[in-house]
Amino acid sequence: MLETVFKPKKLRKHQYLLQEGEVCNLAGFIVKGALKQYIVDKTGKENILGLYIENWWVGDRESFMAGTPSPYFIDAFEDVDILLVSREDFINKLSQQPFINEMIKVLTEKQSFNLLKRVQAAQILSAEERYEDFQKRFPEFIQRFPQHIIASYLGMTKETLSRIRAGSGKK
Amino acid sequence: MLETVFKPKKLRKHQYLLQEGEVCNLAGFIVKGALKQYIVDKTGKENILGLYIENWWVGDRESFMAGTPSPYFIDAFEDVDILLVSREDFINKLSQQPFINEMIKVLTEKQSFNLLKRVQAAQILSAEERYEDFQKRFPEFIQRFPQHIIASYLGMTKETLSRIRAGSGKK
DNA sequence: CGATTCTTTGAAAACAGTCAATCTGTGTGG
DNA sequence: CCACACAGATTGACTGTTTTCAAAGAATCG
Repeated sequence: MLETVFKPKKLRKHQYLLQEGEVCNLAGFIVKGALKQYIVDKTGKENILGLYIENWWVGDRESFMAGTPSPYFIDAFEDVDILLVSREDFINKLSQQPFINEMIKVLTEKQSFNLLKRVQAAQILSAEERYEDFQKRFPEFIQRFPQHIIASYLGMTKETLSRIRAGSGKK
Repeated sequence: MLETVFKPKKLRKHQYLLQEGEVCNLAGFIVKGALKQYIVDKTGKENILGLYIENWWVGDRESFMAGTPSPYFIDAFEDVDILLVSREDFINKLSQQPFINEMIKVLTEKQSFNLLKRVQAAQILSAEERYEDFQKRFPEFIQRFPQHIIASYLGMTKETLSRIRAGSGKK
């Protein structure tokens, strides 16, 4: 039954899973690879809101659930193997499976806790402290994503992050 | 059955629902009143992470679910009528009720969307824009909470918010 | 290679924070 | 009813972190 719900798909680097203005009709479980979620502001700058790797769900949950147009872009940052699920199958089939439902709940909560920690970090930590905290909590992301992407995710410019890294070596 | 699960309680202004270091063993549905959630940083300053009013759940969900000590304080900002649920009842009874479970899911998602919007706001909006956005999305909060609380929630100082309000009148 | 993409560095400017003083309103107790 | 305390809001001068703009230096990929 699960094999009829999950449609395997490959995305090549730079391919979009979702574009601004579209409704997110498909959500996915990442088997391999990495994606980034971002919003483009009036000046055309990408602002990274989410970074996703193996064993995470990806998609705009609000758009997926409500069927409303999404303000976000989501694209493959590396080649990606992903298992896609349609809204109908998600609601009618997956949510019915106790085991899967529980797993979704746990992952959703985890994501929610991370969001609260980001709000907190944005509020009480300096740029340098945010980077140190990120390093501790997500060391694998440091290897995997270039600095300017991480800088944007942390709410600072790439120049600031570069200077932080240059400084933290000395002293 | 629900009446055995929900324990009505009154909190007076300034009374704590949760203090830093405690495990959040009770979550609550707010019938009347308002609460604030905050973290105290090394300098002793309160940083507001959440504001809650009628028809919201309140509690540290991570601590409540995992049984780990919470870093947050939650206290009554006005006198509060609240329906409290223990972790055991929440898991064993409430989560079993399809209707309640669905409602919890919807509220949890709503909260999660709001968190993402806050991360986004912190990243791409100026202090002034954040306040304008907040005004639009939560007009009732403006009436209800004093400025310095809202300023902290928005990640700025009370002085900055005061100056924003002074400036937005002219022009 | 040649061309993106990513990172670093410098100097100037802007935004928001800090510190400190004053002003306002509200309620409480004498 | 007044006086006082207390919480909240405002204002000014100064400081500092972070951004912006610009240029140039690495690194990576086809």
